[in-house]
Amino acid sequence: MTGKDGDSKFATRRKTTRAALVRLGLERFPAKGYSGTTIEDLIRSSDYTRGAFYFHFRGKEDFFLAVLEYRAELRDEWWLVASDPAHTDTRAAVVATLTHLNALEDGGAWLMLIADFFQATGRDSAYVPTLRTLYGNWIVELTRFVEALQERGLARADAAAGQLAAQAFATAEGHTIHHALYGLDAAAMADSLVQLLKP
Amino acid sequence: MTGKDGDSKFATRRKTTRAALVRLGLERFPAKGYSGTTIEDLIRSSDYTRGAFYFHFRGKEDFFLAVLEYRAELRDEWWLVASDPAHTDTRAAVVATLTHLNALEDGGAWLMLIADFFQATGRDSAYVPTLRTLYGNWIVELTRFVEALQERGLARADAAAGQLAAQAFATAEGHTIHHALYGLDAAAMADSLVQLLKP
Amino acid sequence: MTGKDGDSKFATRRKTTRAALVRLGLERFPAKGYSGTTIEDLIRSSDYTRGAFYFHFRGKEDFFLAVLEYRAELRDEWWLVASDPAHTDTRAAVVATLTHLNALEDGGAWLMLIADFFQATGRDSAYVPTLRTLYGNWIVELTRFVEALQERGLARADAAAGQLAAQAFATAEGHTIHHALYGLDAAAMADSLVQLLKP
Amino acid sequence: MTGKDGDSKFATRRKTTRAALVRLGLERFPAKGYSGTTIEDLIRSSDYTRGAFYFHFRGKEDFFLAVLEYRAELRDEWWLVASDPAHTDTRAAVVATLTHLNALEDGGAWLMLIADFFQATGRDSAYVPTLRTLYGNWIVELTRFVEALQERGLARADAAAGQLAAQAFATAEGHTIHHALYGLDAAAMADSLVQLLKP
DNA sequence: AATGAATGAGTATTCATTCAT
DNA sequence: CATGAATGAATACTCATTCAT
Repeated sequence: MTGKDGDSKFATRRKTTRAALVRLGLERFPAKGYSGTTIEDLIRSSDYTRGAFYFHFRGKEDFFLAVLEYRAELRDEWWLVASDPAHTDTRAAVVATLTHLNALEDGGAWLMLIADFFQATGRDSAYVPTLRTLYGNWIVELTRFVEALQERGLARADAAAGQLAAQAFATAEGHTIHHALYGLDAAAMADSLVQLLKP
Repeated sequence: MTGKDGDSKFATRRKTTRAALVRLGLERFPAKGYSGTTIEDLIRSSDYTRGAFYFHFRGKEDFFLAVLEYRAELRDEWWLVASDPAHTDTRAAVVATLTHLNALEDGGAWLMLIADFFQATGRDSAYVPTLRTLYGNWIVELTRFVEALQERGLARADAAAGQLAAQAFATAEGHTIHHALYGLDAAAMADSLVQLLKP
Repeated sequence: MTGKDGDSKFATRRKTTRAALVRLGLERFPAKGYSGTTIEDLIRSSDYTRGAFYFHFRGKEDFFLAVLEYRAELRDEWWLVASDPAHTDTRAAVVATLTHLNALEDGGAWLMLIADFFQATGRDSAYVPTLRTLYGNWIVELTRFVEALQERGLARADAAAGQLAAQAFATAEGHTIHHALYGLDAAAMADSLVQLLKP
Repeated sequence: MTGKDGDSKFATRRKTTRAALVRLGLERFPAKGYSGTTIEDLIRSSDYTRGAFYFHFRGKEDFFLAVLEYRAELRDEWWLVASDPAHTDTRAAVVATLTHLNALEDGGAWLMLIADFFQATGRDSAYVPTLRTLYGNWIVELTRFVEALQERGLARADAAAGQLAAQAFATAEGHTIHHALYGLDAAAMADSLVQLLKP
């Protein structure tokens, strides 16, 4: 009656468990870093077992990427904030956007997490392409944001939106990581982004 | 004959060994990251032994910080580039400075290294203050750089030099790490810095 | 309508599945050894699942013995070769027989497989009697072979056929395993058997 | 004062520990087979720790080969038995030799052990050459034995001593393994060897 | 008669650190 | 000052087997 997959009882159970583990990862990784988070830790704080984990993921690396992908899916259409006429200058739009996005960031340690993963996994790992795809998706969204600003005259027009997007991303993450490591003041990020983007 | 320390032969030998190990660390850490680099790795590529290592350093963490400190000492008075009249605009001064500094960077992986250390060591570790001191030294130097630019009208004057310095540092390292992780174009960093600093 | 077993559709299906799994085992075990072959390996290369496997067999050990039994059933009346008047000396009969039997051997790894099973299962396992029964069947057939040779004056008559059969079996398998492990020349086996058997 | 190695205290300690572990392996492996013997088992029945084990051996495979090599070193000049004028026929010489050698065999399970290792390690493993070297040493010694018999007219002269040696080895091990697996009578081995070797 | 998600004890191996000499 | 053998807790991963459906 039920096909090989579809929405059979099995498929439902599978999805539920997998999702629960991934959500758990999203919560646990930022706490101790990639290498610092052990599979043991993870499963102990879940209702599942080691076997369930390895049924759903090939290993720790695979799991981390699944978490990264889930995190990406969680993002809504945040770039629409740039089109909100309520924001009449670059700073207002940037600040509103950062406020909106910060909701997602548990302490802003994800770049450190990815760096940790990158080191642990070997720079040449088979996972690098996936990492770059995820990056590409961020850039696509950031590009929409920049374009929306440009259309309203709130962003430089002398540079391609995609290029500005990449620079804005690097700038933002640099500030995030300096915030985590050295306690850099949160307002600094907004200011740097405004300088970068404003016409 | 010899005091407890002084300039006896022992003291000389001691310093030599310590310096050799630190230099080795400067070379080995970027290759495999903080957690990825083992003490075994280190001593195997030296003429010393585990015993020598633990005589000079309390452990891996202590050693890493010694390497970081040594790396800081290596920097010359790079900020003087900002005063060079040959550079008549912000971009020229920034590009010249980056060129000058890049000589020190083995692949620009040091922020990732520090992030790795930070994760491995626990965010609350006793080493955080040392990390912040080293950061402070960088900021002092960067502030001199920004001040030199401001004096010549090549940098914004509507922000404190120290604040701009912190933002420039975060911006630069963000671009470095995105370069390492995602292959971000090297020219992007100069552009972002110019936008940030220019009057 | 249908009894508990009988020749209902169910019974047919049951036999089919079981036979398919056993045939698969015959093919997969020699590839990776007893411990090296996982149930996962097995079912992945079939159209069945774990559940089907455990419905038909109590476990891996039980399954292995089923495969061994199936393998024994596959043997035809090979010992008749000894009576073929075309072979006029011991060597001719032995070589013809080996040629005939080799068709069954996938690389001659079965003794290693059994040894592997024996080690994994514990020398005292409940499966040892079954192993000995299978051995006994081989000996019965080999005894017929030796008797046929004796009747034609092509084998020693100063020893019981059963005893010679056991020695021949051990000799042959010793050569097989040395062939697999150390690359022992295939012709050696025939020579050793001829020496053992000839009058 | 002490060179890098030589007979310093360190070298002595190292050799002692290594030898103790290898001796232990010689004792433990036959009990549970190669895969069945765990490193944990091993060290628990020693006075050393996991770390000591891995200081001396690269891993389980490396250790097993070290045990095999040690076992080979233990053999004395057993082939001299063949020259003893007290043995006036082939059977007497063979029986005396088997008696002499049996002292070394703890249950005669070493071929099974090697087969187990071979399966576990992958037929293509980097360790196969070492296995073959060990085999080669056995053959050298067996060849001396056969030559001694040939000189005294107690062995076939129509076959090369080296070839006979290889056949005798395979024959003997075949009987050993059938003894272990199926309870084959111990006298059978002597008889088969006599048939193979006698002129 | 079969499905496949989940279990959990078991295993080899790594590595920062210690310590007798 | 330095040696290097030894420690042992920690860790990712495997796999035969179970069981609700």
